[in-house]
Amino acid sequence: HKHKDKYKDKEHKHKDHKKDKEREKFKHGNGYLVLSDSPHLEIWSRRDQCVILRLIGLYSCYAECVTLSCLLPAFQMKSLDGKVKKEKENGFASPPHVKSEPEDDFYHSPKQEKSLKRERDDDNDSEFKPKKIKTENDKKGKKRKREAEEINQKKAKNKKGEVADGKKKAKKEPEEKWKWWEEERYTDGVKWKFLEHKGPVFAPPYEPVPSHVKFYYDGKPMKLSPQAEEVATFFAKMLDHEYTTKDIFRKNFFKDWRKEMTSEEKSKITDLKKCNFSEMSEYFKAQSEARKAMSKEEKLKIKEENERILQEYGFCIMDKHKERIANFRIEPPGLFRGRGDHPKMGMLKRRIRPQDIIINCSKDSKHPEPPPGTKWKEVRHDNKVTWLVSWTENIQGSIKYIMLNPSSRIKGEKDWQKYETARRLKKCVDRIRAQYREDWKSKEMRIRQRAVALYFIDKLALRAGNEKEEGETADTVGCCSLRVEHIKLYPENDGQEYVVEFDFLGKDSIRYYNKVPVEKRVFKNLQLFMENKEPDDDLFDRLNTSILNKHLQELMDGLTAKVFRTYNASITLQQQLKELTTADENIPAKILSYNRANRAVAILCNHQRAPPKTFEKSMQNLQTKIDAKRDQLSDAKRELKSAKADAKVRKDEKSKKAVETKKKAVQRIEEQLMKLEVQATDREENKQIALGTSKLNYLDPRISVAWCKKWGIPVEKIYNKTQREKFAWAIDMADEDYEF
DNA sequence: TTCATTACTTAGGAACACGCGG
DNA sequence: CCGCGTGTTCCTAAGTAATGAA
Repeated sequence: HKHKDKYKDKEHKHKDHKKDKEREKFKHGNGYLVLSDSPHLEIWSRRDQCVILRLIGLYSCYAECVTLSCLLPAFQMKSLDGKVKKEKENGFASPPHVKSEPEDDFYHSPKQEKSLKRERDDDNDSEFKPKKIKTENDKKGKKRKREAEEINQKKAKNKKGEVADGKKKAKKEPEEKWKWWEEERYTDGVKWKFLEHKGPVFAPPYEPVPSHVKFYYDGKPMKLSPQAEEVATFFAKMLDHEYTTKDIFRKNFFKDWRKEMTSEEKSKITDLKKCNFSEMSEYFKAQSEARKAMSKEEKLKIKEENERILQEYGFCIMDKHKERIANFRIEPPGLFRGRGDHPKMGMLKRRIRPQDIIINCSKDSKHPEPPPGTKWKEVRHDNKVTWLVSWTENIQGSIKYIMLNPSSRIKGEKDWQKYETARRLKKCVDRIRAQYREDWKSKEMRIRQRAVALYFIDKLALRAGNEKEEGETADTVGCCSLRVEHIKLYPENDGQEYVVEFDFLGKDSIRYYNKVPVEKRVFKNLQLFMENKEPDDDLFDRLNTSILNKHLQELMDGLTAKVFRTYNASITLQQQLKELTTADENIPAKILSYNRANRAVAILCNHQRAPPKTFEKSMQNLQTKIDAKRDQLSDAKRELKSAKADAKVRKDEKSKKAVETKKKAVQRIEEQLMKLEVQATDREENKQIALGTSKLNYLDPRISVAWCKKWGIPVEKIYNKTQREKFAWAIDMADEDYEF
């Protein structure tokens, strides 16, 4: 497919160029037939019968019509000049309206400079603010620096106070209380001014297996060279996995393994089937058992060592603040296992050495030292990027990075900005929808395809679907890369008209299956797109993500295909929460409602998971618990009854008290039962759905925080510790009437 | 302008830790 | 107190989209 696209693009380029030349000729009366000469529209025909339209005005553009049926309306347009105007308004004149929006903000925001918080909100709206503000940037920079210094001073104070105050206070406060969201942001592409870190932690070196653990080839024990042995252990460790039985996996592994062998080994070991790794495999199993059975002291020791490494390598200083690093450990060598049907599964992922590593830090920082006797590949000082360390991985040749934790300023700001963009989309989504509906009728194929694809992205929250290189990765698609074979059209299905059935593998080879009724126009268009195509042809052959995103960029500043996913996810959560939450319910029931709203989003975004292996069992366990609780409840009720009867007869204080106690017991048990039942429902509904992904990446956390505040639900019930760290900005700034 | 490269976000599953009930 | 199951954290693959070089 990629190949085909390349071909097409070249063709386009060629044509565009030609068109200009032809127009020149036309201007000079070089033998072209003028079909229209209205002030809004030029229509002229080439010798090859193609008709070229040119709309004139601010947004002048060319369109090529290749069929006669397109020509007829064009003539009609000519005769009715008014209609031409109308067409123009609908089709091409709208972008200026959209474009003016951010400019409005731009003129407003400087006036709001004084209020820090307000101004920042707007800052998000106009990220591309021109360099005019440069002087202000400087100010901002200084401000940032000043504030950072203040905090540093506080730190110093705290340190002094440590002796008296005790460690807790001094250690925790400065970092946890830094509210970066109340400070100015860099606006000129600079990501930081100061960055210092200790570099990565390398994978532990290979430890050869003891000599009594043998590898057998063709039934005979064979001592392997350390390099070959290491790769063999990678395979041995995976022996239980299903994919060591897969052909591609075995083939790739064997090929890469042989590369590590000595020539002697290479000549001996020629067939993977004759290799016996079982002793190695047993050895590793025994080792992991031993690790589990370790004494508390030993475990504690390991834990402490890990903590020490975390303290040393797990943090960096960025702009005077200590920030947590996400993945400071280099990926250890092993066998690559891509997801789905990956053509490269089983290949050897090589060990990363210091000479593979690029370090990024600021010039005036203390550079990290490479391990003794080694060198870094490079030390650079690029403050336009956020990564600290990078290296090139050998499977796909892509670059891997060490970056900061989601709780860091640099990630948090970006996350916040993402939701602000989605909120801006909310303001103009109606117009964009109206426009793509209009575009379904366009005379141009590429515009119709673009409009239909955008409709899918909006309605079904599909991913954009970049092209991928064939044979390098699993065959998965997104919207723009859908192929004819991935959809089926039903003029009628189960009593619904114009149903489209989607069935394809998306990101991570997760299946997307959905049957959706669509509008008639969309349906007809799809039929048109599929005409005369093979199943493996692109559905949208005149579209790719870059064309689509370029178009979206014109509709709204900062708009790309993925913004629709964020927008639709967040707006769905907000609307579902409104719908599902009832005031008189207790907290567990409200949380069930929240989870249900979350679930609606996860379903929309197709976030699936493999049903947990223990699912059935744990469901049964829960049911047993519920049954037991029911019994307990009826017992308690019976006791209450008899206590009441008793109280009626005796009429003394003691028996009255007993009634009260029993009543409370019944109430308590009822509540517990209710809780269990809610839990069961929640779990059942969640069998194949993963909530985490949407919660972490798509749902504006301020919606959840506002919901918690509104209904008096502790935010801890919705977000765990890590999530609260990531969303600290939202927890701090959203109040109960926050509207997405 | 185009294409490849680079940077950064999103994703599911495995490993791990920890709390709860027996 | 222990074992088990679950929630959390880690891991890194696989996307999207911006950037940069030709």
